[in-house]
This record gives sequence, C-alpha cells and structure tokens, in this order.
Amino acid sequence: MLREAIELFNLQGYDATSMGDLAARLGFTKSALYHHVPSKEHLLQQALDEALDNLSEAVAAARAESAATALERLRRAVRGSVDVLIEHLPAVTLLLRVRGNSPAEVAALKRRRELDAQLAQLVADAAAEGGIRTDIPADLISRLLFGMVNSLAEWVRPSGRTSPDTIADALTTIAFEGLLAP
Amino acid sequence: MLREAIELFNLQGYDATSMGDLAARLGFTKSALYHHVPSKEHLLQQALDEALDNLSEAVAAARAESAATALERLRRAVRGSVDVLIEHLPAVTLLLRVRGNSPAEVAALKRRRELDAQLAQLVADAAAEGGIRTDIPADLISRLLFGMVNSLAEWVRPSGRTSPDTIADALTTIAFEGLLAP
DNA sequence: GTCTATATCCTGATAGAC
DNA sequence: GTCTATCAGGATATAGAC
Repeated sequence: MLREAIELFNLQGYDATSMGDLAARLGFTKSALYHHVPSKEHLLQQALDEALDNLSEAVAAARAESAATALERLRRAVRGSVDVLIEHLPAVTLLLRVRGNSPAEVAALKRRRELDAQLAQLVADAAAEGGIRTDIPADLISRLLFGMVNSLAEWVRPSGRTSPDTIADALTTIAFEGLLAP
Repeated sequence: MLREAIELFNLQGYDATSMGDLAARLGFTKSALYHHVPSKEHLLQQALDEALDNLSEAVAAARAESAATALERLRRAVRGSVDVLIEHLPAVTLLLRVRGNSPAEVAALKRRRELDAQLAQLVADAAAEGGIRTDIPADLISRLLFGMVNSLAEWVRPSGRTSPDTIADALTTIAFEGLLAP
C-alpha cells in the first residue's frame, strides 16, 4: 500500500495526488484507506524515512572505510548512493522533490543537508589527499558530482534495459575519467 | 508579476501555491489578480514557454555550427544550456519539475523530449566522430551529462558567490576531462 | 483596477452503520 | 474492515459595486 502511494506521489506529484486517487487505485474507498493509515503525511513520512535511512547507511559505510584512500572512500560513496537510489528508487525520487511544505518535509530536508555535507567532506578529503583535481573548489565538485547521481531518479526505471550495474559503472567512469575519448 | 508567480511556484511547488498566496505577495486581492491574468495555468504556460524557447534556441545554435566538429557542437550545446539555465533559472527550474498534470504540462513535456533527443543526437555524433568515448552508449552518456547540467537548478542561486561562468567552466571541465587529478 | 461577496468544486479527515 | 454520508476548510474562478 505504501508502495502504491509512493508511486502515485511520484507520478502526479504529492500535492496533486488525493487520498481519493490512492483509494481508487487500491480498489476501495477513502474511509477504508483511513482505517489503515492515519494521514496522507504519514505515508510521505515513511517514504522519506526509507530513502534517508538507506542513503545514510550507504554514506556511513563509505566513510567508515578508514583503511582506504580518501579517493576510494569517495568512490564507494558514489557507488553506494547510486545503488541505494536505484534499489529504493521511488522513495529516493520522492525525497529529491521535497520542498519543505510541511514539518515532515522540513525534517527530511534537514537530514538531507547533513548527508550532503558529509559527501562534500569526502570530496574535500580526496582533494586534500591529491586524489582528485584541485583547480575546482571541492564543494562545487561535490554539487556537480552528486547532482549527476541524483539526476538518475529522473529517468532510471527498473523495467529499463540498462542494468543498475551498467548505469553505476558508466556514471563513475564518466565522473572520474571524463567523457573525452581516451 | 509573472516573475513573482514563478518564484512562488518554485518555492512551494505549483500545486501548493494558491492564487491567494500570489495575490497576497503582490499586495492585492485574488480578484484584482484575475483582472490581469486569465488563469493560474496561463502563468505556468508562459513560464514553460520562456524556458523552452530559450533552450531550443541555444540547442539550435549549437547544432547550426556545421563547420565545427561534432565534439565542438556538443560543447557549445552544453555551454549554451548551462547559460540559459542560469539566466532563466526560475522558468527552467519550473520546466524541470513538470509532471504532465495538465494540457500545458503535457505539451511542455513533449517539447522537452524533442530537445533531449536533439542533445542525444549531438552526443551520438561526437561519439561517431571519435571525439568522445564509445565504451558507454551515447544515450546513456547524454542522460548523465545533461542530468548534471539540469541538476544546477537545484542549488544555483543568482545571489551566490560562484559566478555563472565559473560554474559553466567547472561543469564542462569535469564532464569532459573527469575529476581525477590530472 | 480593485474591492466584497459568492458560486462551485475538491480536499483531508471523521462518524457511525453493517 | 469496508461502506455511505458528512464536516470544515480551501481551491479556482466569477459577479457586480465602486
């Protein structure tokens, strides 16, 4: 049921999706729906938590690889983020569209900003260690890099013919090596 | 007035912004607002046209450089898209969030898909000419590259301390040369 | 051109029968 | 657990006075 809700929210937008829409999709009435879920915002909250919990875990795992170089930790963070984004695509898509129109959204934005800061720090570490270029500010690199990662939500579909691994490989290759012919 | 509308639409989301909100922001009532604009959707339509017209022009200009290499045409398309995105940031941001919930949105999505196809063709041409790597499918490269470009809308602000030129340079450098230390 | 007042519809959510 | 019926509020848009 949560899955159907998230799917509709992504298809039409959260605000443009009514509880009536969702109930119809599930094959019963609004009232029956409200017997199972306390509010519309609760559904959103659960989706945002799913996205944030998994992204946090992936980033934490990358940061915990203290034996590796900073560049390697960054690579793992990118790879991990891509994997979570694809595996939890509907929830992450919803998270990336949050604008802060309710308490739940504001809280989600705060958690997301904390994550972004951690990722920016990984980029800064890799630059300080000489792993990546230093002619561009680290925070700018971070925004562009993870902007590319997040843009996957706009077109990746589980039914697509390009596998998650292929997508993740292509993204890391282009991001780190560039797209000029070798 | 259109500018205020677009700004509010981006801040709260189109559906979450009421004509009352907009009227209050402009300092008069809903009815006065309706004297100047026929409908809420008309405001959206104008914004989407502004974004699409300028993006189309930039891409057309890049494609028209028939004397240049395909790689150079691609570079110009990227640069031109970034420039338009930053110069018409509110309108383009709105365009990038359209989900197709009304006739105006459906039409905008169609135009945007046509643009994306043209950009993908530029990438394919550059690959065929040997300018960019061929170990990754051209359509995948195109999605990742312009996904990075479009992600600028999520954080670029005209008041920011990073100039549009700096951003455009950084993006093209990272995209074409990669972010590994040279 | 701006106002007050209103029409019409849809929203999230609830009450209470079965 | 699902239903019908309903509440209270807010949405877009309009009518008509000034």
